[in-house]
Amino acid sequence: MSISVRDTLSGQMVEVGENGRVGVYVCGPTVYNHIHIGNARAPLFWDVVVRYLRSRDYEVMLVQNITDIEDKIINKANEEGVSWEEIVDRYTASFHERLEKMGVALPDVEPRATEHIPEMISLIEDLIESDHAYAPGNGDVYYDVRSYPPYGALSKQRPDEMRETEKGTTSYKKSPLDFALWKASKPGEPAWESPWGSGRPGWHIECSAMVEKHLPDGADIHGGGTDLRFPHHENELAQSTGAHPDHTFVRAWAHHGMVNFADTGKMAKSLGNILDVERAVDLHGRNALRMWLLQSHYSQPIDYSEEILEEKRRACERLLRLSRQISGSGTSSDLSERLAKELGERFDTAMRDDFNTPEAVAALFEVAGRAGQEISIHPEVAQEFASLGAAMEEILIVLGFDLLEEAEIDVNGVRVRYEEEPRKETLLKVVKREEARRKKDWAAADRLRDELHDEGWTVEDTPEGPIVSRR
RNA sequence: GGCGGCAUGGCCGAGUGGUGAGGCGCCGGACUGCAAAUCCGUUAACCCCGGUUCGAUUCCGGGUGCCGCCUCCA
Repeated sequence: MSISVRDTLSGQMVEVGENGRVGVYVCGPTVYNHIHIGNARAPLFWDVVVRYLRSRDYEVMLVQNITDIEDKIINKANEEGVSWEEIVDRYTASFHERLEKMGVALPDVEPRATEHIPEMISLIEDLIESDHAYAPGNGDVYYDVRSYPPYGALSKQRPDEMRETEKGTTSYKKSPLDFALWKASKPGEPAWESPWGSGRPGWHIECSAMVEKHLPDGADIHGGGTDLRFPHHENELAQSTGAHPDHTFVRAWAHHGMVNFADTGKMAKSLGNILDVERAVDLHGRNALRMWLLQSHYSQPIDYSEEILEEKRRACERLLRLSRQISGSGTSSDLSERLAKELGERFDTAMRDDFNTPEAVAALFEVAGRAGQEISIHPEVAQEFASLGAAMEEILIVLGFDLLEEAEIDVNGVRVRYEEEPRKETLLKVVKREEARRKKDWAAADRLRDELHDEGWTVEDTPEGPIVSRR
């Protein structure tokens, strides 16, 4: 069984993984700042893809680079008066922390630009030899865009129709569209020795070099944001196929949509309207964040607002509750078997069809709804959904949700349940309220519930005792 | 100016040439001391104008609107 991916170069569905192996390359961050929720979309989405493929026994290689040498890093270091290495270390660590908060596993390989200088130099040499690049003698090396006729195919633009910005006019370039493969270093800047003198690599060349090195058979899928289509990916493509025309570089390009604020539009570091991932997770939780991203297709832009995330949190909770309720079942009824089978098939079909996560999630809701319906009519059958419970859990884990096991504690004969353990005072208040309820002292009970509410907790009463959760 | 994408019910958001996903919300009901949660029921959409077709939200053409890219950007 193979996976279909909508390739943004050809516009066609491309089959991937026929041989049971899938190599994915995703453009990672330039580490000069904390990542915002727009940056989070790629790692989170590809994390789900990889989890899914592995669950179906594909041999997956996920490569996500870290750009650790770039103008913005150097500028930031100069601003702060620290070394560029310090900036890189700080924001790489920050990136990793945020991935962990979102429950995103690290890629199999996380290559860094500065660890691939020799590979990049070798690639540039190949380009010069094949007349796709030139060294005008000032220490720079440029890609000769006009030497590569297909240039523009990925971004669907024709070079002669592109706006020729004269920004930073470099007389050394043959054409304004030509871009730097290697930049001569100025005094005090980080530099590496090369055949063209001391300098550092251009931005695009690192990905070309690292794809070739870590995915020697070519990338089955190359991911990144739509904003990278041009110039970054266009240039990567020109570099790699220019240098090695007989080698497959990428089979399918998959570009994800931008994250916008529902009210103010696109978020970008350069616009200053960013929301740090750490804050987003603190605000809404990892599950809401994932549900939000998964309920729209990766290729589409998506809006962020606190209201939207709150909605996702609720939706997610409903699913997790039912899953938890039935996952302790001892047996499996016919209905359970049928629903489990249907869920598995629908989920699979959706994911294989260009990773249609909204459809996949819808299957989950629908099946859950039917089980819940049955349980509400015949409460006793809640114990007969072992197979569906297992199927749901498996999928929820593939989607990267935190299942948040419910814990319980017995205090003075009152059984209190919770996902997140409350402080002792809170717990005692909950118990006190339950005792008031048993005495039918509704006034006291309501007062205590209000107090708990103000302290950030919600209490739900059930015949088996109260459940406390974060408001 | 050039190129690309998208327009679906109150909101989010899949999909399809003909039986109108899914989520959130609203409303009514069951349950509950009251809530909450859960369940039941209800509500409601395919931007506009042409064309193709027995039939289009789905295909084609035109229009309008929004977004992205063309410069660093996930």
